[in-house]
Amino acid sequence: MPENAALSIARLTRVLEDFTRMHIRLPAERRLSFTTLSVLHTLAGDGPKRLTELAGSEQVTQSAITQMVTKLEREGLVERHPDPSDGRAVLVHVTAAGAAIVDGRRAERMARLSELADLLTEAERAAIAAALPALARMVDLHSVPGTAPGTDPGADTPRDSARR
Amino acid sequence: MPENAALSIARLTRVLEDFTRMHIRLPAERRLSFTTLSVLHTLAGDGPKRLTELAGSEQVTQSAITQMVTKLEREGLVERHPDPSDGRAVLVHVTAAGAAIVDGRRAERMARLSELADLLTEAERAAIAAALPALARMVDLHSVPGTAPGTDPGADTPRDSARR
DNA sequence: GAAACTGTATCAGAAACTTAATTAAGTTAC
DNA sequence: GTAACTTAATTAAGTTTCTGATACAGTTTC
Repeated sequence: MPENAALSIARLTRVLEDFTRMHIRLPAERRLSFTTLSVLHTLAGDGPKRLTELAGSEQVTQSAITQMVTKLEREGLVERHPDPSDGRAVLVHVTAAGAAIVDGRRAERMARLSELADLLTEAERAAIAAALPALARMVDLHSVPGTAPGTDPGADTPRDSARR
Repeated sequence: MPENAALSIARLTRVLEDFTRMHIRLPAERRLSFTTLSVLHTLAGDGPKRLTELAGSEQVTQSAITQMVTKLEREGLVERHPDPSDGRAVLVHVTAAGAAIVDGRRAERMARLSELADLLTEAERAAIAAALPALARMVDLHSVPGTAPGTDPGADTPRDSARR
């Protein structure tokens, strides 16, 4: 294969659309809504966050996060702690039980993806392995636009109250 | 890089988790729910489908699909046509307006992914390009498990009434 | 052609979200 | 230092989208 093969954005977009829709349905356990699981994932991965931060990254209203965190707290999956640096704010921490849910779903995905990877050829597995660092970097560039030079600073604004 | 590098499933899973959560929030237009958009995407990509087929692939109840299709029909995004081969069934077709929504969101994703891809090195873009066929094949293997030999036949059952 | 099965629709209620209004803590201006 | 403003979180009320149960028409089986 040519080393500087042009990357077709159209093809990338299509493949990722399909892959995303498959990936998101992989775990069987679905007692929690998509947004709720995403919050747990964020907290487990990035550590404690304020409600406003969560509202921004999940693209729902602050009110929705408050209600969700209240529910998660009742279920013992997160805890509210005061923010020592700001008396108005609250820091949401994931509990061990909450982290266990994230890990459990990850294990399910790993099991299914492992089955699928077994069906690929060795060359295909190698190609995916070689692409992972670049895919991870795209995620980084998206979430921290200031890191890279020449990035559009306005593209990431947590947008105004999406109604659905 | 070694041509037969082992593919780390753990790393693949992590990268895809992060990528999925980024990708799903890319388009700005969010007048429609996630499930609704997924249905439009399926219809635009695979052609007309029965309500039960949609319920299976989207992992919501048939009741939810009926209500969603009724709403989409009122908005002119899909149409119901009788299934000539079965008097009980209904075939849901996407309209031009519905397809335009799918295309519009795809265009948004392409624009943003294109920006991100521009920030990568040529080698990174080449690595992603080289992995796309393999990623697409994983999606195929997932949705049509009978195609490949040795696949667990029970793994894909549209599961029992996911409650959230 | 009666019984069992399948595909869709309808209805009540639950869950998850929105907007708007409220409380409380921090910041700025004078 | 107090008044006016901003920011963080909550609460209340209403909307949308889902589940679960049921009904009913069309199909298959015998």
